[in-house]
Amino acid sequence: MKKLSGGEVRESYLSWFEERGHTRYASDSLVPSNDPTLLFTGAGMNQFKDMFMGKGNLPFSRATTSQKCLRVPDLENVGLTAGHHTFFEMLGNFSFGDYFKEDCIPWVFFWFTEALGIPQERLVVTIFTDDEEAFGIWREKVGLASERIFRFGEKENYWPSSAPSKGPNGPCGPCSEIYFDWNPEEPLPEGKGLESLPEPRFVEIGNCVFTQFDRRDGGVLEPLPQKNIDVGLGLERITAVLNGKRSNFETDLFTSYIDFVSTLVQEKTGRRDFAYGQTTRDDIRLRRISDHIRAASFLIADGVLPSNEGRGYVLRKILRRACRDGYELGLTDPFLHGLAGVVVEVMGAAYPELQRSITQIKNLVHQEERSFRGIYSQGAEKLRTWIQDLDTTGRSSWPLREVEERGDLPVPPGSGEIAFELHDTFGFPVDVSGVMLLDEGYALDEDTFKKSMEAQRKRAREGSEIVGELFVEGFVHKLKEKELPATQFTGYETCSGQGRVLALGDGEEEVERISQGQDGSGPYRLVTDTTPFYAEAGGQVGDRGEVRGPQGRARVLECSKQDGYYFHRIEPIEGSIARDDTVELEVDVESRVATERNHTATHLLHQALKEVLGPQVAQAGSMVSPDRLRFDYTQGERPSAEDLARVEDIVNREILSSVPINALEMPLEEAQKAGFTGLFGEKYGRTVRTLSVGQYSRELCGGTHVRSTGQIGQLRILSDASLASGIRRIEAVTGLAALELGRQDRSTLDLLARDLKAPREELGDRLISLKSQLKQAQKALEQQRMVEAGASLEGLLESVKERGEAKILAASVPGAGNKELLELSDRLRKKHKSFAGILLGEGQGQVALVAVATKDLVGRGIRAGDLVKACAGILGGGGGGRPEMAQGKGKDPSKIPAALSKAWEMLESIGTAS
RNA sequence: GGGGAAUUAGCUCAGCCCGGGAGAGCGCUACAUUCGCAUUGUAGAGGUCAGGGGUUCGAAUCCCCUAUUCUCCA
Repeated sequence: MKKLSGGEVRESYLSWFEERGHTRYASDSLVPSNDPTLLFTGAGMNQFKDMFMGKGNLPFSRATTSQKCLRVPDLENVGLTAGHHTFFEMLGNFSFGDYFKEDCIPWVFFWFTEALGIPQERLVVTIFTDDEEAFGIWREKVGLASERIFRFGEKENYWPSSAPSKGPNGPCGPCSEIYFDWNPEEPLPEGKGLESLPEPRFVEIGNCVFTQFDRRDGGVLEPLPQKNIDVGLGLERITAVLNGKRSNFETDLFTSYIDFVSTLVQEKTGRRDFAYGQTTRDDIRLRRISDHIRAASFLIADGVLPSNEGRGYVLRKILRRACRDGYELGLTDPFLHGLAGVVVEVMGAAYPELQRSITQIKNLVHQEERSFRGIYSQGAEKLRTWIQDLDTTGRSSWPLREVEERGDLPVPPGSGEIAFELHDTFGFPVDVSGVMLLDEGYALDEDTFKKSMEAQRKRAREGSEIVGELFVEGFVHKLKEKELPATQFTGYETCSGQGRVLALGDGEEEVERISQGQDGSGPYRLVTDTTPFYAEAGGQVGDRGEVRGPQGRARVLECSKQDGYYFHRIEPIEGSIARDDTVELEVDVESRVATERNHTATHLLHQALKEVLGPQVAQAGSMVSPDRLRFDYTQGERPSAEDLARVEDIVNREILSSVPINALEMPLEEAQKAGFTGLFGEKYGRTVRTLSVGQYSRELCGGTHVRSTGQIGQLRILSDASLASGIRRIEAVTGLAALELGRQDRSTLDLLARDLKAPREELGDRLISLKSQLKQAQKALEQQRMVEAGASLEGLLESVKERGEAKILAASVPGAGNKELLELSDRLRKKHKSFAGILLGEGQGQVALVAVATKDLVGRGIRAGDLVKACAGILGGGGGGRPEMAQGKGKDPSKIPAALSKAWEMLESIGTAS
């Protein structure tokens, strides 16, 4: 057996099949380019789907690839086993109606034995039960002993698994797998009664799929006219075999990452002897980090950005798990971006896209890691105190168990709720909560957690339901039943025109006529055969305007479309409009043009943002109305004020150079080739509408636009805000709205300048100096009050009466407010060991009350709160507080003498009480 | 689109449940210790408790609105 590195195995394979007439083809992106049904590319054959179906147009019938693959369902197992990965490489050779089993089997097998030098005695193969053809080839052409050929059922040896009995319909076929035997000295197992080969002795290193049938209903297998070969081999496993390692993670494909992290742990934690292979727990972490950093780097290289949904969410989750593992190893500073550099070193030669986006990878990883560390330590702290409280309250206390015994760990009440709260509020991953609980010997209440999640989903669903839309659905259905033609849109060329009324709606019902002043549940809707009204789409709001018929007219408030029908929401203003009327439709030109300004400006803004912030900026949504435009884009960090100013400048420069705008319809493929950007493949049909602003911006767009950028006038950015992590929103205005904004700013400034009596340029300085003057004045006032309070203190001391040890006082302090009284009471209390008293401060038609009592006197029945309540009652107010200290307020200063005598009465009761 | 959370000194945060004199640590300034520095000690400066409204005699604290930031669900 040769000793080969992972890279050498990959190269050996690809050139082996190149020599056998295969075209070496680049790996497909991890993000399937033409298949929106898939989250990620998970197998080598995905990019050749069309070829297998006979619909492809690649100029070859044999291909070999090393395909990047990502499998999310395996995420939980990564690190716990020798062979689970999220990201892995799949070597593959494919035949599209070219060669079949008789060539495929020996080529693959002899690659193992000849190119890699794996002895035949270390290999066994499996075939589908009755695939005698395959058996014959293994026996005769390869010369494998029949006890090395195992026959398994459709679950193990059919693709898709169990296809004949369970489906799905479509191309399928038997497969034949090749296994490596780690214990060749032991006797081979008996084939009879065996359902699969025992692990871990046997490891699957190759799977040849023979796509030869088309499954029909009822499990009927029709032979395909074109038979295909789809072979997949896991590079990591084969490398493990050649490296002589039982775990994929111990091969040269992974050691660089493990070494990098181990060294870092040694440096950062001072654990000089730290290394892989010491403790299971740390090994799992090292393996997980190694796997995840590969997945994350490749995902970013393929254009995935961390976000809160879909692919971006998977990326985020993977990065966060890796980050946490590092944290637990003692790496408290971000380190993953450094590790991402290692990925590029190790894999960059085979996958040049890594080298191209190395900066982007490092930046995003770094950013994501930093933001997560903040969240993580916060969440961990919260959970930690929660767990500690569990034990100390004594209400629930469980014995600590070993992590290995997952069996029946105690489930603390409320663990599901706290995990959900942490997850929902701080984005603290629930699996991390689970692991932290596990570390302390508890289990997470997963049912409650899931219930909380479900409740959250329900809330979101209910909240997002739009009220009026149900009607349109039913209405559309009726129009379709009548087979009415779809509305023809003329609004690209014109803003007015004639149309025939096809249908009218009044709330729930379809009606013959809509009249001014009629009672109806509304909203009224009108559908015509032709219309210049733009219907809301692509973020651009629908047009407003007017519709005039022979018997009346109506205002058009908004226009939307569904299944090709344009629905004008109308409000009759005169007479009535009936079905089959021929009507004049007139769009409100002013608001249409204002909208167009904003729409074209949005395209400019998009491009300018890319220019200033980087190519990673992608549109995440937009809203274009006559008043303003909103543009959501992907970007992690807040753009600086300078960046935004530059964006504004760039857009305005394009506006000033008055570039013409061209809208063209062309086939989708042509648009792609010409470099137009947009959401290909989803909403768009075969022909697409392209929009180019000079040479500057090229996008797919169905909206309406000005004819030249000069018509926009100017663009002013109003705000830039964060919508969600990784997504920001810019709001801006153009044209007359921008002018109006400038005017408002000016009038505000004028007002300030007039009022502060300072020229505009000095307003800032003026404000600062005024603020500091104000502060000084306030401080002086306070000091003055304290001085006055000090002066009155002496007078107060003279009024203090004695009742044994206790000193008591009830007095009024003219002009004193709450604060001064507090200060005075405090001093009085400090001066006398045992003191109770109340002070009334008169000022501004109000009376402030503060009472204090030292602890010993509280014990003797004097409560500050009672004093205040009694006096404030007399004074027409209220108050309260603690026994030692209380305050309140009264409204009638003339009652002060009465309040004081009541207070004395209460205070003097001390003497009688003792 | 629908929820949740956070916003308190230059920084990191406590205080909020249960309303009653705005706190801690770090940093800053001064002084002392020292030949000097590190250090240590002492003292001090620094806050419209995000903003607005409400409840209350009294709000950082309870309620409502707004803004900003984070986060989950769709």
